[in-house]
Amino acid sequence: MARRNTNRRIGIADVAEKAGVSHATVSRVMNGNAAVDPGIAARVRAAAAELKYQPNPVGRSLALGKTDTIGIVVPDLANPTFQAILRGLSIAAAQDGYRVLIADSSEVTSEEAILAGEARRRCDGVVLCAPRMGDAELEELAPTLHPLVLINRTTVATNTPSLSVDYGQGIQELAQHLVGLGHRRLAFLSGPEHSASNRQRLVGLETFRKEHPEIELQMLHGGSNFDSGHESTEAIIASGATGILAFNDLVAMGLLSGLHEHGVRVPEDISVTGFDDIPFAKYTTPPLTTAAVPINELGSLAWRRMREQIQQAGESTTQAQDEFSPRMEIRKSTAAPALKPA
Amino acid sequence: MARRNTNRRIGIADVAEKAGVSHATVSRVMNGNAAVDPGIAARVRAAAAELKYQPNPVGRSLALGKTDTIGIVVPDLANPTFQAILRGLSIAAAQDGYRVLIADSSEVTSEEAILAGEARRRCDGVVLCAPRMGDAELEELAPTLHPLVLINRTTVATNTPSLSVDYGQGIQELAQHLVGLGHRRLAFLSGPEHSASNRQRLVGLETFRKEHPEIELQMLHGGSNFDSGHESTEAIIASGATGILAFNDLVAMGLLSGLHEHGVRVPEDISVTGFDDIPFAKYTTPPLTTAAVPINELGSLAWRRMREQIQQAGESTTQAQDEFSPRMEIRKSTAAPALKPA
DNA sequence: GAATCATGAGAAAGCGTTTTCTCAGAGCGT
DNA sequence: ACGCTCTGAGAAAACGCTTTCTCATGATTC
Repeated sequence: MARRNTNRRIGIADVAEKAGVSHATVSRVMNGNAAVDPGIAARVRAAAAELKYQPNPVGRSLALGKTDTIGIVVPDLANPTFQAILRGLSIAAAQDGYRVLIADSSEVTSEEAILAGEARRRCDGVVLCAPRMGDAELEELAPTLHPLVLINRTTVATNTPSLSVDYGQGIQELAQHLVGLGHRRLAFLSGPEHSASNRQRLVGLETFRKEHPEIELQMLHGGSNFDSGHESTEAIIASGATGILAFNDLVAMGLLSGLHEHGVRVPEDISVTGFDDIPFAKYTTPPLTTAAVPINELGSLAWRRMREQIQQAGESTTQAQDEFSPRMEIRKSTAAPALKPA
Repeated sequence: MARRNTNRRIGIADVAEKAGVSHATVSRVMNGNAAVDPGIAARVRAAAAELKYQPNPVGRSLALGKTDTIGIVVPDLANPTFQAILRGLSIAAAQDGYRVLIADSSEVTSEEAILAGEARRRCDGVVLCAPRMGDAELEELAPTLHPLVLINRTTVATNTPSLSVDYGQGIQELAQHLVGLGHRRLAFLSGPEHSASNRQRLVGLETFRKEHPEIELQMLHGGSNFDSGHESTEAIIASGATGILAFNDLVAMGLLSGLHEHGVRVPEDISVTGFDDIPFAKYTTPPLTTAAVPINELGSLAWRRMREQIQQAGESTTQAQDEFSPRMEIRKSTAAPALKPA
C-alpha cells in the first residue's frame, strides 16, 4: 500500500471510534439517509464537530459514482467571451454545489478531444467549446462525452443540448445597419479559417449579398484577437471599404487602434463594427457598434442544461437546441460615410 | 451497493479478463511500475486499446492519495486580474499534467474559508486569492490548507509561499510621476475598504505624503470595478484635484468614461492613472498611464511554487516570498496640468 | 543434481466512503 | 407469555484502482 499510516487526515473511522459506533452509523448521520437514534446521532455529531471531521470527497465520489464537478473545455482562456462563459457557468454550478474544472486547449485543436475525454472521466459532465474541431470528429466524440453541453456547435445526436448564437443573423443585421447609414463598400474581416462561427458569418453574408447585389462586399482574412485586427489595418485601408465588419470585438479594437495610428478617423472616414459586446466594447474610442451576445446567460443556461441531463441520468431524451439572437448595440463607431462611394 | 452492475464503463477488470491476466498485472503495465513479461504486456496493451480502456481517475486518486488537481479561490472571476492569474496558472499546471478547479467566492468574504477548505479536500493544493479576508482568519486557515500558495497576502507561517505585488511602491511612483508633471493637488480613489492591497496603497501614499508635504492628497472612497469608478466622477470633479490615482485600471476606465460624459478632458483638465495594466488599458481613450503588474508571470510562478511544495511533500521547508515591483507604463492619460494649482 | 536466487504473476489488502444485508432487541397484540 | 413486526445498528460488500505480499517457475551455481 501507498502510505503506512503516517498521521493521516482524520476519517470516518476516527469519528466512529470517538462516538463509540460503527462507521456505517457515522455515514448515516452525516448523510441523514436512514433513521438513527437521536441520542446516538447527537453523539456522532458532537464527535464529528470536535474532530472537525469533513468527509473525503474522493472516497465519496468513488462510492457514489459522481464527483459534483463538471468540466469545461475552452480554446483560449484569454478570450473575454470564454471567460464570461466560464464565469457564468461557475457561478450557476456553484449554486447547486457543483464545481468546475478547466481545460484550456490553448487553441490546439488536436488536443481538444483528448482534453474533453480526460475532463469527462474526472467529472460528471462536460461543457465543450471547440469552435475549430472538425464536424466528423465532433460527431464521433459527442456520444462518449455524455452528459455534454455544446457551445456554438451542434450535433446530429439529438440528445446533446447545444447553445448557440445566430452569428449569421447578427452579421447580416450589422451589414444592413451600415447600408442603412449609406455605406456601399463593405469589408468583412474574417476570423480563423476553420472556426464554425466564422462559417456562420460567411453564410449570413452570402444571404446578405443576394439581397443586396448592389453592395460591394470584400472578404479579408484575419484572426480572432487584438493583434490580428491591428495587423489588418493596412489591408483594410487599401480595400477602400468604408464599412468594416470585424470578426469580433477584439479584432475591431485592434483595428480601431491601428486606424487611429494611421490617422484614419472612425467613424468619419471608416465605420467599424464588432461582435459579442464584450464588457470593454462600450469603453473604446469611439464606443463600438456591435452585436451583443447575452454571454452571461450563456454560461448559466449551459449549467441549467447540464443539470437537466445529470438529473435525468440514463433516459436519453431529446434535448433543447437553444439559439440566441444577438441584439444590435449601435454606438459611435458607425456613422454615415463622409465621402461619396463609387 | 449503489448501482447493480448496469452496463458500466469498462474497467480494469474487463481488460484483465480479455488479456487473460489479473487486474494487478494490467495495473502494472499501465503504470510501468514493475517488470512485466514483454509478451504479456503486449497482450494487455492490445486488450486495453481494443476496449479503449482509460483508468478511472477517481479510483486512482483514492489509491494514490492525490488528484492531480489544484484549486484556485478567487473573489471575482469578472476581474481581468484574476482571469489572467487563473489563465497563467491553468496553462502552467496543464504542462505538468495538473488541472485546476475553480472556486469563485463572488466577493463574499465569509465564504472564502469554506470554499478554500472544500477545494483543498478535493485537490492536492490551493492557490488562494482572498484580498479581503481578515489577517486573523487567514493565519488560522493557512496551515489547514497546505500546500498553499498565497496571492497578494502573506502569513507569519514561513512554510507558505506567497506572491505579491508591491502596490505601495507602485502607487508612490505613480504619484511621483504626477508630481513630476507639475500636479500639486492629487486624489486617491481608493478601493474596497478591507482590501489588503488597498491598505498597501494607503501605506505607500502615507510615505509619499511625508516626502512631499507640499502636495495636497485627498482620499476618496471607491470600489474596485468600472461602475464604482464611474460613480465617483462627480466627487472627483468636486475635489478640485488635477491628478487622480485610481485604485486600478477598471476604476480608472469607469472614471475616464464618466469624465468624458461631463466634458472634462483627459489629460488636459485632469490626469488619471490606473493600476495593473490589464490588456485593455492601452486601448482606452486616452491610453491609460498605469503601473504594470506582470500578471501572466504571477499565474505561472504560482504553479511553480505549488509544484515545489507538492514534490517535497512532508518536509515543511521555508518557502520563498516573491514580490513583484510594478513597472511604470506612461501613456496618454497623464500630462502637465493646464491650470495653475492653488 | 540439489540448493539458491531472480523473475514475474496472482491474491489480497488498502485508500475512504456509502449502502445493502443481517440480525439483535424492543414493542406490541393476543 | 409467546411470537410477530419493526426499529435501528453493526458487518461486510462495493466503488476502481495501486501495491505489498506471497509463491510458483525456471535459471544459475557449486
